[in-house]
Amino acid sequence: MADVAKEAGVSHQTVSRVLNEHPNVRSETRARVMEAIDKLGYRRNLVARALVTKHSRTLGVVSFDTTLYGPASTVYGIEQAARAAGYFVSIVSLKSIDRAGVRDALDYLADQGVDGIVVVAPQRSAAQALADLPFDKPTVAVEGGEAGEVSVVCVDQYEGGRQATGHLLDLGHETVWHIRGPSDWLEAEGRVAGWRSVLEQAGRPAPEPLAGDWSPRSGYEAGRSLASMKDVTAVFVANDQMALGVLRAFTERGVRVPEQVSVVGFDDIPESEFFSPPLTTIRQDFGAVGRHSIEVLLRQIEGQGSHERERLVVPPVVVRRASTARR
Amino acid sequence: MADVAKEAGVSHQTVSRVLNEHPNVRSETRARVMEAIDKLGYRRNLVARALVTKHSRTLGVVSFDTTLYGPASTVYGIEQAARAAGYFVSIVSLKSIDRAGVRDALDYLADQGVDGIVVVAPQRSAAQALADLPFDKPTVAVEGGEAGEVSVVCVDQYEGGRQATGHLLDLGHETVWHIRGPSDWLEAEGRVAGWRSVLEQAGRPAPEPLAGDWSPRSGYEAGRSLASMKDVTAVFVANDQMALGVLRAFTERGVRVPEQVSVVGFDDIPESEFFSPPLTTIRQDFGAVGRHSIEVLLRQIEGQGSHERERLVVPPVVVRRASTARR
DNA sequence: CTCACTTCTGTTAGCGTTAACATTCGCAGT
DNA sequence: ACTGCGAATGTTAACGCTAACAGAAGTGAG
Repeated sequence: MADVAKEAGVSHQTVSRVLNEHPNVRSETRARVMEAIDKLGYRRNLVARALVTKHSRTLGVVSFDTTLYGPASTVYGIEQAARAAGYFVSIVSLKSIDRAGVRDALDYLADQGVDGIVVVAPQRSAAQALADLPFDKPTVAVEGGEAGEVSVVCVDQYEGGRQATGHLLDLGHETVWHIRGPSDWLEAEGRVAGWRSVLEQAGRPAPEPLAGDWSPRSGYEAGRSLASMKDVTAVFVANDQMALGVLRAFTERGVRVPEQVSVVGFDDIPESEFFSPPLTTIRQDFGAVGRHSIEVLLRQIEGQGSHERERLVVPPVVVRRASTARR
Repeated sequence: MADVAKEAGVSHQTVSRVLNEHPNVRSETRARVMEAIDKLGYRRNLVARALVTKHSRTLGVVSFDTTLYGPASTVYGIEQAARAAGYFVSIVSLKSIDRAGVRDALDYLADQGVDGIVVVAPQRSAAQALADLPFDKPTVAVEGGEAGEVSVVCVDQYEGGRQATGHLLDLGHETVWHIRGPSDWLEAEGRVAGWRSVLEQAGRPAPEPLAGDWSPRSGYEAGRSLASMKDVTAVFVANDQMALGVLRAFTERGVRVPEQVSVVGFDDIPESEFFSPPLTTIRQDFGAVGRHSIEVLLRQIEGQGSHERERLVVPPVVVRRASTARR
């Protein structure tokens, strides 16, 4: 910076002013400085800048298993939105979901001097940890449930569960079976609740949900159980990967979809359209969730004073394909 | 830090020494300092530290579409390995793959003061851009082809193509059709080359490869073409997603897999095992690729002097399932 | 008891930037 | 020409840390 100042024949502070688009710089001076910057190939040191301004223009993201389509898409949306707003994104992917893990991740990011944090916290324990932790940095939880003081952006899982179940009842099915996600996951809970509420509202019996862990294998195993029962005509599976396992199990047992049993998934992963048969599912707009979470976070960072907690809900939509049919 | 020093009755420099595990500190003094740190809840400011040491302990990652399973898994492996080594990870996901995009991403990360960069550069254009760019920071390319001066970590795509094709010939197929990935992708090229070499070596005719873009839809369309041809008995599809589309197309046309046609995919995504039929495929260990790329990068960062360019190749393995059968 | 030498601790300076205040410049109004 | 005032620029002092050197305390030998 000193070199640039010398080259342009001004003080280093004037260079700083040009860089920060301060209004009180004569345009001729500005031009001379810009020229010197170009000539010397100068780039300002953001670390020094962060030291004095207390703002790093970096956001932290805490996530769990970014290998899955949902989290990966959400994180992608977050990164794109953050960069568009001129922020860097620092990521921490956790393996375990305990309180200590979340605490460590937050501390780690706080140490690095991030300006705010997005926690993709789909498990109850993560949301809980987040709610308990006294944390002074702006924070947004994605799928964070009733996360205490922090703002939340999420997809309306309950509504998704209702749509899936409602779609199947509309097709004339007497009742709908459910293969649920792990009980620690808020998303799994929301879908179960939506499913149950529609059945109750329609006065239909609600069979005991089968347990899954989101993996195709767990869907496969649940599917085998269902295949050996006779009065099953409709199944709402809590995600598309498990639905794939279910389809596989049904195929093996000679159960025809959708002729004998209708199946609805959740997520609308890119593969779903090409399952056999193409899967009717509930689409979640992960990209929108990511973008919204950054919007909420930046609002919190930039409008310092107002700490009002926001809650933004993204609606899911039914995507009708060939795995569901009229009874 | 000054507060801690006062609390412990020492100078700030002694506190710094304790924090940096300098050997020449009396253990009694060290204990007193640690106690003061605990009591005051002091955490050192990494930004100030980075300013003076010139090391941010942050690594940059440039990637393309982290929504896909491969890149997502690789980035996950990178993040885990980096954090285990005490480094932060800053991510930039590019949409476009042109030279300017890569240049911007590298500049962006360089500005932020990262100590090194991993570029997940599966496209020829990205690898090219990387090779051309004069860049002084330690850099590693993942799947970067013959990327000029930079070190490369990759899966042996050529060998994978050979294994897939060899497996099908071993089963007695006269020849093997191929649905390839986009021509800009190095991985696609490697697989094509491996496939072709085995056919040539065996003196078999090599049919013109069908073009795909990695998406299930493109696989579906190529599959429809193949279904209408009569002498197709074996297909090597360049990734599992396209293979899913192929299976779908075959199912629709009444072509039975593996009875009439054998299909081999590539990647071994978690879903493959539950396709109908379960897919024989070539497994890539993305996690290992991520880990290795960090190892290579850290070696370059820490052993400053030696700029020897490394090239680390991870072997793929065949995973036999039900989509291939003896002819 | 002093000297040389090691081990530990303190003092000073500086990393590259921005904030705050000080100064200079130019121009309008009297 | 002189005052006053805002716009443009310069000067100085941080930000929180580590490096380099300086000084104090302890240790063993002559």
